[in-house]
Amino acid sequence: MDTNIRSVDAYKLMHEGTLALTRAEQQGIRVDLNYITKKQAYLTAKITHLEKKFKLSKFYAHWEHSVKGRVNINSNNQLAHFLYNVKKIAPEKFTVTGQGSTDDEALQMLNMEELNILLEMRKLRKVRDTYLVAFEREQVNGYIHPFFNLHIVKTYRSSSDRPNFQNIPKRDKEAMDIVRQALYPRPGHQLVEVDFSGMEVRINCCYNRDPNLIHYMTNKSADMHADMAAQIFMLDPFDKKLPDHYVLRQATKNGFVFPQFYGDYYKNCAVNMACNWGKLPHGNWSPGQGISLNGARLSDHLISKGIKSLDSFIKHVKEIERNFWDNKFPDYAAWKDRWWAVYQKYGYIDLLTGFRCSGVMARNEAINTPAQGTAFHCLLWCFIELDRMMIQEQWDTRLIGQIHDSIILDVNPDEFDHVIAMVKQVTTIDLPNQWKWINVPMEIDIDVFDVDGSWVK
DNA sequence: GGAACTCGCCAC
DNA sequence: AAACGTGGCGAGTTCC
Repeated sequence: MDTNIRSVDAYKLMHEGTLALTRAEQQGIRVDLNYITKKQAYLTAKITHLEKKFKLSKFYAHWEHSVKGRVNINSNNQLAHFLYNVKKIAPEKFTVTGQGSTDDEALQMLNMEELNILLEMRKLRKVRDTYLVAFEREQVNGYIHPFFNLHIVKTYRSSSDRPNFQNIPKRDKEAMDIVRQALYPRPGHQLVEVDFSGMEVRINCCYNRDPNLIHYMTNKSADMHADMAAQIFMLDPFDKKLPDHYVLRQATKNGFVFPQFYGDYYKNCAVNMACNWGKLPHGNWSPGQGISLNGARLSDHLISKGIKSLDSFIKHVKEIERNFWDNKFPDYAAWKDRWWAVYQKYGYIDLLTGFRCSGVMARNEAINTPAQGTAFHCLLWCFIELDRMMIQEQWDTRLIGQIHDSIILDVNPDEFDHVIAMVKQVTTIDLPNQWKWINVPMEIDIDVFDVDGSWVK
C-alpha cells in the first residue's frame, strides 16, 4: 500500500497526538463573558464615533456622490473603485488579480488623513468580529474549545479552528491587550506558555547540517541577527544593547534573515529594511532622514558609507545575500539545491519524522516544508509526553492548546514547580534523546501569567 | 439563499 | 530563471 505515513513512529505521532489534542480541546479555555460583552460595546461605540468623523469629510461627500448615496464604508471594492477610478489616483500597490490594493500599506502610501480613519476602524472591527464575537459565539458554559487539526496542512503541521487559537493578536499591543484580556485559566489557576526558541532554524540544522548554522544554534553568545545587522548597516562595533542598534537587529531578523530562509530575495529584503524599518524614502537620500542612529539619523550614517539611495542599498544587500549563501552558509545552500533536485526527480520529499510530502510544489515550498513539518512534530511529541504525565500523575494542571512551536497550560499553582521541571525535562532532554538526528540543543522560553490573571502580563 | 470567490489581516 | 513558507476567518461580492 502506498501511504505518506512511512513509519510506525509517524503513525503513533498522529494517533497519540490526536488523542492528546482532543483532551486539550475538551478542557478548553475559560473566557470572561462579562468582559467580552462590555468590550464589544466599547469597540462598537468607538467604531461608530470614527464613522461619524469620517462622514464629515469632503472625501466621504465625494465618495457618496460618486455612488449616488450608496456608500458601504466597509467595502474595499467600493473604496478601490473610488480611489483608483473616480479620483484617478495611480495605485501604489496591486492585489494578486491586478486590482488596485486597499490594504494597510497601500492606503498609508496615499498619505490621506481620511484613510487613516478607515484603517483605525478596520483594526477595531477585526478585533471585535474575528476574536471577541467569535469567542462569545463558540463558548459553552464560559469555555471555548478550539479544535486542533492534524489532517489539514500539507507540511504535516497542525491547524486550529472554531475558533482559531493559533492567530490571537500578539504584535500589536492594543489588539493583544483587548483580545487576551478575554482569556483566563480556571479559577485559582494560572496560564503558562512554553515556546521553543528558533525552532525552525534548529530543525533546518538537522536537515542541512551546516556547521556555521549549527555553531549559531549551539553557542549562546553567537548572534546571527546581530552579525548580519552589523554587515547590512555597516556598523563596527555593533552593540545590540544600544536601542538604536537593537532596532536594526530586529529589522535584520525580520527583514532579512527569516525572509532569506523562506526563499525571499535581496530586493524585497532591502526595500523592507530601508523603508519600513529604517523609515527611509524611495529614490535618493538626504541627510537627516530615517530612524535615529548613533546621535544622528540612518541616512547620515549610510551616506557616510557611500550608500546614498535606495538603489544603492539594494545593490549592497544583493552582495550581502550572495555572501550569506556562498560564504556564510554554503552547506545550507548546497542542501537546498540537493533537496530541490530530489523532489524534482522523485516527486516527493521525506521528513526525518517519517512523513512523505508529495504533490505539486514550487521550489520554495519544497525547501520550506521539512523544517515546518518537523518542527511541529517535535512540539507534538512533547505535547504527547506531557499529556501522558498529566494523566499518569493525576495532575490538576491541564494542557489547553498549542501554537506550532509552543504549548499553553492551565496550571494549578501548587503543581507549578513540578510541571515546569517536567516541561524542561521533556523539551530539552527527552526530545533530543528520542530523535538522534537532532544535532543542536533545544531551548525554551517560559512565560508565566498571574494566578487568576488573564493571558496578558 | 447558499456556495465560492476576493481581499485583507491575524498567527507561526 | 525566479523571487516569502503554512494556515483560519470575516466582510463583501458574484454566481447559480
